[in-house]
Amino acid sequence: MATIYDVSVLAGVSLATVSRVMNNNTKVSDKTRQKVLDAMASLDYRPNTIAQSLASNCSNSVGVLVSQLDGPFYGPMMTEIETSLRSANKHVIIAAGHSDEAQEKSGVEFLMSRGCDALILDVEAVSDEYLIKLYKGTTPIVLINRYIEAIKDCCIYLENEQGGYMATNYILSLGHKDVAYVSGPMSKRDAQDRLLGHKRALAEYGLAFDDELWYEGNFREFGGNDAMNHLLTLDKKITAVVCASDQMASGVIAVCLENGIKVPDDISIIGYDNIPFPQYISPKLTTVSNPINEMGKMAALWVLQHVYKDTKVDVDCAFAPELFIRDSAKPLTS
Amino acid sequence: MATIYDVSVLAGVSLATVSRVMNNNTKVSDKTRQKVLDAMASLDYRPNTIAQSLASNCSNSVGVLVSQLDGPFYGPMMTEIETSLRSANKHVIIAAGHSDEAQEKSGVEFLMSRGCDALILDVEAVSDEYLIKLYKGTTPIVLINRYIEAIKDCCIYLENEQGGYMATNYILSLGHKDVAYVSGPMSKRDAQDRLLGHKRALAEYGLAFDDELWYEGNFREFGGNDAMNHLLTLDKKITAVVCASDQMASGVIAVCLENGIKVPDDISIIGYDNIPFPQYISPKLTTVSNPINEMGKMAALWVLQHVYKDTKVDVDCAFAPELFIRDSAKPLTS
DNA sequence: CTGTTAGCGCGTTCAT
DNA sequence: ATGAACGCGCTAACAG
Repeated sequence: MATIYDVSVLAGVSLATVSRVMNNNTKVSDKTRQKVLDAMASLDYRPNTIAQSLASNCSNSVGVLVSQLDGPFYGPMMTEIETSLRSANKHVIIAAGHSDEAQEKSGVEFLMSRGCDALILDVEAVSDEYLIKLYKGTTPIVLINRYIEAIKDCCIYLENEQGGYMATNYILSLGHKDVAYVSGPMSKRDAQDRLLGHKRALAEYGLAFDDELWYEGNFREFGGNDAMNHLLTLDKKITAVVCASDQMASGVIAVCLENGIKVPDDISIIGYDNIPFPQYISPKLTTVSNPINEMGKMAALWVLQHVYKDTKVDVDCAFAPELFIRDSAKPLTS
Repeated sequence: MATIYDVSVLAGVSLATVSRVMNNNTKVSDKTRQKVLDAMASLDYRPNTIAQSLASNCSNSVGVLVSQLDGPFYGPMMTEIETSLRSANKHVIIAAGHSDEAQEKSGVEFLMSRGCDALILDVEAVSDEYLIKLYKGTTPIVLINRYIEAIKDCCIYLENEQGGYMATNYILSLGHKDVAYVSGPMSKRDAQDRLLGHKRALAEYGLAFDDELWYEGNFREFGGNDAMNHLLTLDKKITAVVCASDQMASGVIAVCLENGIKVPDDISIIGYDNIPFPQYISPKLTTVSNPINEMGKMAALWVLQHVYKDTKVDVDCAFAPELFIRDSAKPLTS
């Protein structure tokens, strides 16, 4: 592999000049620049990024830590991050935290040990204090899907309470009054906020929140299965169920269909997240969007702007959910 | 950040000795080793991986190029790769090729420019020749989901023909004789092979392959929608449809349900891939597995073994599909 | 505008 | 078993 030295010899210039044309910081005369470029071409020269990193103290890499690499969320997010960053010639190193505190911390340690210039974190098990401390360290961090007042300028998050409100508000506007709620695990902030929004909508319609009609799920499909099976054992009238995730909504629908309950004729269902899959099955799921891909892109822009001074784009931190009306919920007719 | 030099001073030894205890290649007396360890601890020393890379000419990073980071496949694969590699203290750099030749090549270039010690590639647009040439280069590569005779020792693939055979064979064993086939795009080898298997099963049962009952889809949900809508316009008897992907099968089922066709009572459906989602909706999808996660893990082991000499695990290259009988297909009753 | 000269932090001979 | 010295490929002052 040709080095910068080989190029300098062939071009008849110094190492520094070659370096200059690569980074075009300083002015170089067109003539010498061309000589260097020619030399590079004929040697098929590729800069050694590792040597560049060592010398410049900048690795051009950003670490991304997510709870899981699979599932319907992180894929779209990673796609946007990778695209945005690569077009700026930065590379992304990935790590998974598996929603476990120790693993999330070890993931952060790992990425920092790799000399990442910045970290994009989607973590849920570590404490606010831990993140605040991290924030004060030397490696810049961006938080996705998490809002911490003290360090809000590095937080990119969805207005979950508002989304929760929108979903339930829509259902209530359809005339439903007996609505069950399948939440995520209350240990997660997202789940708490969505539930808060649900309650707010209920209150606006003068409806009481019925504890019995609330099932704490796990955001996953089988959590939805369990939820609906449980709801069915109750001897209560239920005309709609609001779910805190599309995956759970799908699980709920599956149990309904298996029990001969038609969706949306007999019962209305609404989800949350707007993941791709439930848009293509029957009935098409009505839901509220979680623009995780856009948040990923924003995180990448944040890094480009704050760390690499590469762009002057405005970064927005708060994302608003949006209602997607499809076929799984309809007006109450009785 | 403390450097190896600081440690050597505090421990009262030379740089070389500190380096030795880090890499414990050569023998170091227990006494000095302990001094060094203590010094490291009290300085909270972390080796600079970039400097290590430059000096050792080994970046401890492996590049992974997939067609897309989202979708139901690559997540599980990435999870396994990341887990296996990180436990060996290697990091993974990701890139997406978007099933486009130019983008796949630029992805490979990008990863190589990052000094990756090896590349794990899941590419479909580049030619065999390109890959063979890459194989002969200095950076080791592993191919996932692709079989090229000339370089088969670095190929990790699924026996797609066999899977196609299994799916159709199962359907035929249920007594179906009028079966439609929704394939992937014929430009992809996977799609071709699965179709071949389908035809073999047909032949074994003495059934002719009917061109009219074959729809070339795109592996995606809406491809399944289109397929079933098309099949419905035909005035042909169809008691079962075999799909080359679970996503398409889901799209097919959706259209059936929307048209009042019951699955599996009126029509049997079988998918391919065994992705998570269709396992939780109604009816639960019968399918053939595509152990993409295991293939990812195997690719990681391959790299560990061939590139880092880290393990003595046997690496298997050919993966066999497996039939998962669930609820979307049942015996023909008429 | 261009060349010289130090490092960046660490691995690795080669002596001792 | 340990230390001195060089080099990995490149960037960044500092001169000129």
